[in-house]
Amino acid sequence: MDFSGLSQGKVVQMAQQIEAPRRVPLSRGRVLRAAVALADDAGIESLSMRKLAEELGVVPMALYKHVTNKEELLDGMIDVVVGEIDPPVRGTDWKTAVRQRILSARRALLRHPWASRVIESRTSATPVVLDYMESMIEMFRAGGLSINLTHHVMHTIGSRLLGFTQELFDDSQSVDPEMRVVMIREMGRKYPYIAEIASAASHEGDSVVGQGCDDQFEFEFALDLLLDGFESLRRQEGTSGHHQRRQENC
Amino acid sequence: MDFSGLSQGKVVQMAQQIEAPRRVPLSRGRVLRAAVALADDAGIESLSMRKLAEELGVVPMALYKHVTNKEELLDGMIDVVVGEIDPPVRGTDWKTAVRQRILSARRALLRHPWASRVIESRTSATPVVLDYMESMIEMFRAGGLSINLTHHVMHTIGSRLLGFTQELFDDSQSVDPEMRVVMIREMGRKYPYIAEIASAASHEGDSVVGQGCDDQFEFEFALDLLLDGFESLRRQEGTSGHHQRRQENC
DNA sequence: AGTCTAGGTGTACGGCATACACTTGTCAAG
DNA sequence: CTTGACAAGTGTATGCCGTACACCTAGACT
Repeated sequence: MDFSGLSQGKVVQMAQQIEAPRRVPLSRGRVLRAAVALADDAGIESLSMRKLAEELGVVPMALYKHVTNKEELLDGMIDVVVGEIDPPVRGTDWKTAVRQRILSARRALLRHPWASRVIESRTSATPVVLDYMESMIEMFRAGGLSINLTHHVMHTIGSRLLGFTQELFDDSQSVDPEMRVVMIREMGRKYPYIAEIASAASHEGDSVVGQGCDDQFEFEFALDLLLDGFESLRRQEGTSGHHQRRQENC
Repeated sequence: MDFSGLSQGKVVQMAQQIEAPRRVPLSRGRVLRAAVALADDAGIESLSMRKLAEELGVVPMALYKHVTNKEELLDGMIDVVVGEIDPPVRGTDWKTAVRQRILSARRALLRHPWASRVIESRTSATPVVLDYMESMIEMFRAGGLSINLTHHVMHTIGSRLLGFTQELFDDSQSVDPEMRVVMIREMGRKYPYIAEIASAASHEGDSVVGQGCDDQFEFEFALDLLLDGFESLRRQEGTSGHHQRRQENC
């Protein structure tokens, strides 16, 4: 063979690629996927930058060229998990579509048992999470639910079935209303449905002070929905046979 | 004054009590209360054994004479929070009683925002938490709900409204059924209602392998309850005025 | 050929939980 | 009054952790 046209460096690189291709370069994606795998295997509490680096055959500080710190690593890991949730199915009624999507989300969270806890510990949502919420809202709106009802519904399923933060708009805690309107309009470009709800919530705020929405009301909304459901099941229990598998769509 | 009857040590001690009474002895309760206060003020992520010790004017290792490790400290902190939940109100229908109790629990969790996350990270329940669940189950049973329905209901409110672990009986994961029955009977002495549900769940397990209960079923139970509720609210929306404050008991 | 830059390295620091060996304060029994 | 045992608090040390900072190195572009 004739290597005369290649620099010394190129030769070394080719040899490495053939006999020891271990210098696959790191990338944010590779780091995140490795982190998810490590958390799946060893548990989230034993995921450390050091262990992760070792897993990747690299020195700990190398990771910081791809994620700014561990918090951001966790955010990215959530994005990976949320990315595994199937897109909405088309061509059915909203209820079936929502049901299937939430079951898909559940499957993703079951595959990564650490995920729900990590999601809850995050303080602000990433674009990936916002995309997911946006498309979820879209399903309800397309199903004919009003803005207000959709808002309550998102709180109900959000904090209960997925653990998604209800504090979405609370970062505007000490921001004056004008600033708030601007932020919402800005957001509306990428997330029109979210913005729609946010802006509806910031009007109508008569009793509420400066807050985006009334958490207490949202909580009681979900609570009463459940209690009413329990009550009607209790009434059914007396009449039908007591093996009350539900008669649902599936 | 005549100190002749007192030893030198006693005199010193009295002087300390008068002019510098800072040697109030530690106790498990004092440690736990200080930990709760510190977590409330500084956030759970900045609660460390070192900071806690400093807060109490003591060296870190002193804490280990009162809690065996940090995990147990967190368990104890949960107990403090759960201990703040009001006992059930008597003399109303079950729905009102449950509603008030859950709202009381919510108030406790709002006072200690770190608590829900910590509760979810616990793997097994303390006696205090079991007591709380026991009394909760009692309310439903007294209200006329069947064992099965109560079971589903506890899962629904447990994992959604309080974050209480649904894995209660999963520590019996790799335990043979006989052992399981013994454990349940043992438990039944202190927690008859919990045991009742646990034993009902471990019979009827035809499709389920060795598991105490079918998590997937519990999840879908809650999901469908909510979706049905959403659907009926959507239908109402068309008819009544769109400011749908609910007509609830309160 | 020279410079720029992205990616990887090495060292170091302060904070963490906690093991282990120790002192000290308290009190009951001899 | 002494003793000695036991509970409570101390001091020191180990091995983890996240990450700041200075450095190197190889390829890309001028």
